Amino acid sequence: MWQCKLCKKVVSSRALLLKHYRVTVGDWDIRNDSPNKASDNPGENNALKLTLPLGIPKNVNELKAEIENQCGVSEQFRLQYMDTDFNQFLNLTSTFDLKDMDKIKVIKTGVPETSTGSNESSVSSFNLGSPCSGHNPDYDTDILSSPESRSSSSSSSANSTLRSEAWPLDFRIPEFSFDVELQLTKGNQEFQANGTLLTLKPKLKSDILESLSSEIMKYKAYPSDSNLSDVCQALVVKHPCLKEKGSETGFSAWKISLKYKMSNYRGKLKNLGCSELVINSLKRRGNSNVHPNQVKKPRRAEVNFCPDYPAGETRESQEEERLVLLSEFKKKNNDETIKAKMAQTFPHRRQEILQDMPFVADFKSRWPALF
DNA sequence: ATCCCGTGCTAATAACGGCC
DNA sequence: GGCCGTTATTAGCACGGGAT
Repeated sequence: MWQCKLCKKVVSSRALLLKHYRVTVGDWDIRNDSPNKASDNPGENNALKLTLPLGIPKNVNELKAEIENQCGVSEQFRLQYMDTDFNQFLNLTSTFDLKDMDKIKVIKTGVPETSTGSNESSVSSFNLGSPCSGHNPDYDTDILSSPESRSSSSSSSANSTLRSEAWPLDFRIPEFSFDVELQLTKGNQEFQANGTLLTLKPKLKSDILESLSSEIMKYKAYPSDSNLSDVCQALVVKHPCLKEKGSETGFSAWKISLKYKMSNYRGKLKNLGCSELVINSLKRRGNSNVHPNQVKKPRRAEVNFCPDYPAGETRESQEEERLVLLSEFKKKNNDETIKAKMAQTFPHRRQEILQDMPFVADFKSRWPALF
């Protein structure tokens, strides 16, 4: 028997010894702190060692929670990590970028927890993708903040297209409905007992595909081939009775079915008015020369590519907000209001960029606060 | 620079099963 | 039997990358 020196867990073999990760958390950035909070701030060059007994968290939120717990950070903050390619701190959008002994920079944003502001405005500058989209640090926070930390408006059902997570390292198979779980439990027991694979009834398969597609949609509308492999592999690992005979991977047919399902699911959501998908509709484009393969998809690591307008908001109402924002922008010492307005109009900006494809000069004149 | 092939997308539609 | 929803298939299109 072996005992872990850090967490004291006892495991049966040396190979099972838990791997612990240590990350240096330091270089507190006080840029966005108000002067009266400076005393709370450890200041620059203050570094702590962060031990992660369960390994690198799956997402940035879990990592932030660890930092809050272990380092006692009470305010909102975003994270940067030391990138070895560029040898400088870059914004941390996924814990996939982290490895053991890495160095993380905590940048306090000083934005209240209830504000939608920084989240969405930061995404807007991240998503613009034009050479003129200067990275404005004042609006920059973690784009992967948890849904719970969003305001009531952004967590409403109508705003459910706002994504909060990057594609996970280990895809979590969702809990299926009771009857599906019942059949799978029985199937798995049967498989454990005598290796019998489950005979899939169409309804069962349909239910499974429906749940999986819904879960995938939380991360991506257009999962890649490897994404689909991740999902199917996770499925047959969790429910071995669903493996396929004669398939090298054990999930080839699942992958094809899931691909069809995602295509049909996109069509379904498009009919329901999901902006991210409507934008790729041929019908929407009318007689334009744009073809279906020219699909607007999020680039790598982008989230909230094309959010719907929040409940109760329309293009017109957000356009009015933009005009208010323009006048607020002319006032001095008005950062907080501008931040809030920028956050509120984030869906409008994204829709404008994606649907209208404005010239950069026009866009800059319409949204000067972004630059 | 051009050609060819694989890939991935939408839209339309066939095939199938469940329900009334 | 007809309707409806879901899954699977096909057509058509252009892009990207490798070969020439």
